[in-house]
Parts: sequence; structure tokens; C-alpha cells
Amino acid sequence: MRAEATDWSIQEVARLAGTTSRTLRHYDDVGLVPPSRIGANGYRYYDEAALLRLQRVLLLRELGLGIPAIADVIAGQRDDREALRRQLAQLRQEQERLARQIASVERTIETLEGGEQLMAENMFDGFDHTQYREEVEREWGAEAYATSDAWWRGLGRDGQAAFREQVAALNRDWIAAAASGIDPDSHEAHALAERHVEWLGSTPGIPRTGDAPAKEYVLGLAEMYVADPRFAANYGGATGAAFVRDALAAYAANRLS
Amino acid sequence: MRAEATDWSIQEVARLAGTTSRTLRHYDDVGLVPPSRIGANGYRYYDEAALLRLQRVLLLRELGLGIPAIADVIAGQRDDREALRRQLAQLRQEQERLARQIASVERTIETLEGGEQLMAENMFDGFDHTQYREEVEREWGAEAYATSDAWWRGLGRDGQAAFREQVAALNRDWIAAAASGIDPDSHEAHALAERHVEWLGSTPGIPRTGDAPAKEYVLGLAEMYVADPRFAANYGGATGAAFVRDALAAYAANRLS
DNA sequence: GCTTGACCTTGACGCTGCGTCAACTTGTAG
DNA sequence: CTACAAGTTGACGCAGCGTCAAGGTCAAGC
Repeated sequence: MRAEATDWSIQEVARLAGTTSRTLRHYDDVGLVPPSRIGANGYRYYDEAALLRLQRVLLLRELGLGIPAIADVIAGQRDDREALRRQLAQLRQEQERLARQIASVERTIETLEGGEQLMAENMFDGFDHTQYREEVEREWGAEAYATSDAWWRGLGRDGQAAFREQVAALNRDWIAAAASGIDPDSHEAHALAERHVEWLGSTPGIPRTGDAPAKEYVLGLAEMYVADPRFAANYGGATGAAFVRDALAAYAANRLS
Repeated sequence: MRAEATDWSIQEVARLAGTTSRTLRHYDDVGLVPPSRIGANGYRYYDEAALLRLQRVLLLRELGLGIPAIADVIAGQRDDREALRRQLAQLRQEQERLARQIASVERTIETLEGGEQLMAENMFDGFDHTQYREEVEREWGAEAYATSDAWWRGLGRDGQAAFREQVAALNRDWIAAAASGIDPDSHEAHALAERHVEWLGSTPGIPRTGDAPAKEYVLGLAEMYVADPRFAANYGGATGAAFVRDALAAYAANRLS
């Protein structure tokens, strides 16, 4: 462990954080926690900002969120302190859930010792730990939100099908535009980006500046499209995704704040 | 929800326990939580004893144990109350870990607000939640124990290779015996079962009666050999595993307590 | 300089515990 | 009978890494 370190090697971070270098490389590969620099030797080094981001990722991971959802959540949380305060609240809820679970086990023990009958209704209190994942996803992130919440159900079958078709059409148009060789700064690309941002803005729960999706949110999401092959697949692969990212970046620079 | 129910359908249990019928069917398939009865309609029904077992399984699952390890742990814990007390202790440790994690996040927030430098060494306190899995596995279960603990490391490379060869030879002999069509109650099967039980007894940490492995532990393990295809594969498949189970059961009936 | 062991990289296969889906049966109410 | 809810079995597929192979870098010791 280096005294006065301003950054840390992958193994140092893995040890500090109770995780593995494999996990960290994976998180880099998918763009979730990039190292702050790559040394001349090709090694990854992580600075404080990277550690802070990792802390937040590990917390959300522990809540059961998948990687795309975490990316979405983090893209939507612009202020570190505010984000951590929100996560603190969730940890406190988790603490309560655990306390309830402990109480359940205590009751089971007492019931067994008294030779009484178990009460099925309350022997699993505190056992459901998926609620926080769903809650976090619901609160942040257009894409997760669109598929998991009352708003989605409220669309009804026809509305859902229309939404899906809107997304599919947008994706097809992005793929075609990327294949046509136009510039990400062109008028056509601009129009597609506008459609994309409008689509994002049509779902509740995403960060906004005024009526429009927040610039940083859009930019962060665009980066994820490239870094995670699952997103990139929507746009025909890495090249297409890079085109979408560049077009969105150009659009955001001019039209979002 | 049926009043005065003495058993519950799969969906009722899934809802009570905050899990899914898929999970419950899976646990049945691998022999971890069998239903207490199958109705004339082919439906699974679970009584109190099954719910109690499920409670314990879900707790261990939440600690991060895999299914084979959980089976091993549960096979080794003969007294429900004692087992739950042990699990209560682990939940309390988890509670402490969570409190430490919360303190870490609080420190991070304070540090960011004070504009100070983050201390890498303690910003991840409480983040490592694998320790309980390893501890539980270490404490119970011959098979997990044999591969993950100081005892295993203490064998040295040669000792480990010999142990592995002993297991492989035993498995080969079981497969051959099953294929030869001998009776699980025969003298030959008896000798193999004796070798198997001696092998189990040669590893530390398994439940014992006197010097010998405890009967219930052996019987429980034998059932798992059949129920989980991963175990069964050691014995040439389901038929071979059933033979091993029957031979162990016959041996245990006569020679273990 | 060479050796050795720790640490790092990329690439890639594989695993576990279900999620999801299809096809079908059972139960119940209208 | 119909429709819907609840259940079955069978089977494919997935996410997030774990593991391994092959190779390079670093640093200490001889």
C-alpha cells in the first residue's frame, strides 16, 4: 500500500473494495468504472474520482441492480453528494429489512422452542430484498423505467406496442444513418438525435433541465451505448453506437443544458 | 390465502417468501426444498416443515452460498433450533457489516462536503460481504471444506493430489459397482460405502457421532447425490447415484448412529 | 545480465441459478 | 362450454463474473 498515493493499481483497488480485478476489468470493459489512467505499461490506475464512482456502483450492485440499470442510475445522478445521500437512505431501508428478517428468525426459534405452530404469514418478513432494486430503477433511468413501472402498465397493450415500435423504428433509422456515412454533425443526424431525445423525454423519471432531458444524462447514456455491447447491439454494433453517441453529443452541445 | 391452512400451494409460498415458483421448482428439482406432498392434480404443496427448511435455505442463499454448499450445510445441521441460532448470529454479523458500510458512506459524504481528500483505506469498510459465505462453508460440509480451508492447504500439493485421487478412485469404483448390477446391500457395496464414509470422516468439520460421521449427515448427503445432477455426475449419472445412495443408506442403517 | 515471483494485460470459454417461454393440464366460475 | 387463473414439464438462454491460457511488465536477489 503506497503512502500518499494519488492513484491505485487494480489489485490495490480490488483489495480495498473487497472485490476482484476481474470484476474491475469487467466494469471497465462495459464502461461502468473506467480507470482514471492507463500507465505506459498498459496497467490500469484508479484515482479518487474513480474510487468514488466504484463505491456507488458497488452499493447499487449489492442492491441487486444489473449493470445497465446501474449505468442508467448513475447517469441520472449528477451530484455525488446528493446521490450518496439517496443511497444512504436506501442502506437504512436495507437495515430495517434486515432487522425485520432477524425478528422473523427469532420468532421462528421461539415458536419451535414453545412447540407451537409456525405462522406462515410472518415467518418470511424481511426476506424480499428485490424491492430496492425495483425502487431505484423506477426512480432513475428512462430505459428501465419504461419497462417496469405503472407508467408502462398505464400505456396499455396498444400504447406499449406503439412505444416499442417507436423505439424499433428509431433504432432502425440510426442504423441506416450510420451505414450511409453521413456526418454525426449533419442535419439528418441532428434530426435523429432530436427524435431520440424526445423519446427519452417522453418517459417519466429522467433528469431534466426545464422540460428537456438533462444534457449530462443524455451524454452519459450515449457513452454507455458504446461501451456495453448490449446497448450497442441496438444500433447495429460498436460503429453504429459510436455514430449515435457522436450525433447525440453534437445535439446536446447545441440544444441541451 | 387459506385460513387454517396446513399446507400451501407453490404460488402461496412464493408470495409469502418473496420468491418465485420457478425458484421453488428449481429447489425441488435439485432436492433442496422438496414439497411435502404432491396432490392428485400433480401440484406441489408445502407444509410447515418445508417452509422452515425454505426459510433456512433462503437465508443461506442470501449470504451468497451456492446450492451445493447450502445442501451440505443443511445436511450437517441436525437441530432446527440450533441451526437457526447459528444463522441468527450470522445475520447479526451482517447487520454490523451494514452498519459499517453506512458509516463509510456517511464519511464519504462528509469528506466531499468538507472539500477534503477521500481516504481510500476506509471508504470501502463493510463492502466485502463474501466473508460469511466462506465462513459458513468452512464450518460445515466435508466437500466444501475440503476445497476451501486451511486444512486443505495444509495437505500440501502431494497430499491434495492424493486426496483427489482417492476421491476419483472411489467414484470410479462406485460407477463400476453400479454397472455390474450388484445389490446395494451386498458385501461389495458395503465395502465401498465404508470407504466413502471413511473418506468423509477424514475431513474435519463434518458432524459426527463419536468418531464416525453422523448418520443423518451421510443420509442427507446421499439424497443430494441423486437430486442434483452435478453430484450425480460423479457417479456416472442418476442411476449410479441412486445406487450409491442406496448402498450408503444400507451401510448407515447398520453401522452409523 | 539472468532468474524468479508478483502483478498486470487480453482473449475466451464456462458456470450457476434461475428468467422466460412454449405447450399442456387442472380448477373454478359464469 | 368458455375463459381465466394456477399449475405442470421441458428446455433454451442470460448476466456477471470465475477461471484459465498465454504473454508482458516490474522489482528484488544473485
